Amino acid sequence: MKEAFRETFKEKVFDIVRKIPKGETMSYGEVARRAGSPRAFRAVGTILKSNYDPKIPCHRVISSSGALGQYNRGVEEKQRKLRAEGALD
DNA sequence: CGTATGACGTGCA
DNA sequence: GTGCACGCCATAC
Repeated sequence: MKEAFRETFKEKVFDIVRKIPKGETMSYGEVARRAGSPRAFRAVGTILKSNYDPKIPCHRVISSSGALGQYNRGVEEKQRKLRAEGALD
């Protein structure tokens, strides 16, 4: 309760991304918005790239334009996983 | 504390 | 429809 709410943007982003339902994709702007700063989509990318936790399906985070964006493991791997989940169909 | 960087977003030509 | 430039926030050094 106390330590909560003090979660840095980073912690929130990880939590949000981790909550992304399988087969669904969320844009950086949406994640940043839920994190508390709808203009921090930049920081979201900076944070996600700093995160290498496999528990965080950061590959489900794409650009609002519909582009997959980048990925610390490779865009190809990202697209591959999304397609496997049916997010790309 | 200040500077530099980055997995973006939007607008305009 | 495509390409370029600017702006934005947070993190790391």
